[in-house]
Amino acid sequence: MFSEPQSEQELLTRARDVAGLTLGELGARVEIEVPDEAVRAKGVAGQILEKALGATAASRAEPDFLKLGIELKTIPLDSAGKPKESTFVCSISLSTMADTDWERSTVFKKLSKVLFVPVEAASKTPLRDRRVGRAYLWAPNAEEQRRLRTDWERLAEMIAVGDVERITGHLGEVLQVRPKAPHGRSRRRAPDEEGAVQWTMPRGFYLRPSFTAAVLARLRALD
DNA sequence: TATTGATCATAT
DNA sequence: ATATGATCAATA
Repeated sequence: MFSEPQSEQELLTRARDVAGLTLGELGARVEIEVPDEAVRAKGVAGQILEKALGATAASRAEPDFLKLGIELKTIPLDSAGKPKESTFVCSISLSTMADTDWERSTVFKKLSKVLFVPVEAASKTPLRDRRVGRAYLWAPNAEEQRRLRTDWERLAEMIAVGDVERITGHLGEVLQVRPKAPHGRSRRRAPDEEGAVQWTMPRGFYLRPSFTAAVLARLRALD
């Protein structure tokens, strides 16, 4: 049950088999406690699903399902069935953005194939009682790819030319750059406008909820 | 109240 | 320290 799935079909079947279970129930199966305080439980849904579906070791710059090249993302849904939060994609290496391009980017690789597992997240429902939803396998279509690329290229360019401090969460139609740090004191190297080093807050790429909503709508329609 | 900016936990 | 897993909470 918790071994690495050997095919896409096996992964999808497993994911769909746990649909309907609560985080508390699934957490018990994989020996992960669901904390009472939500603020102390930000990543637990993802951790429970990783373990339950047989993702290979977490905390590595690799796909969750290495053999299949598939990334796992849990996605919190509000009472209307729409994504409640943005989806974190990856942290950004600010100092090497100038040396990469879209096809070689971490965002491109991470999003090439994703298993989305929706999780009920109506704020009135206690975390342990929230149910896992129907999972979908996603690969960006041409249009989604184009929109991601457009945003990525603009944001990457800003970082590369030293304008990282001018980036806000307002930029990007589907992909945005926002802080991603353990606390407010962390700093990362980034190029400044003269190409010298400046220290700034660590950041990551995130998918906007409106984008993941559209993706889920497309996948549901297909199935 | 939707969205941006800040933060929490665990693993290596 | 920095990667993973994200959601909280202040702001507009």
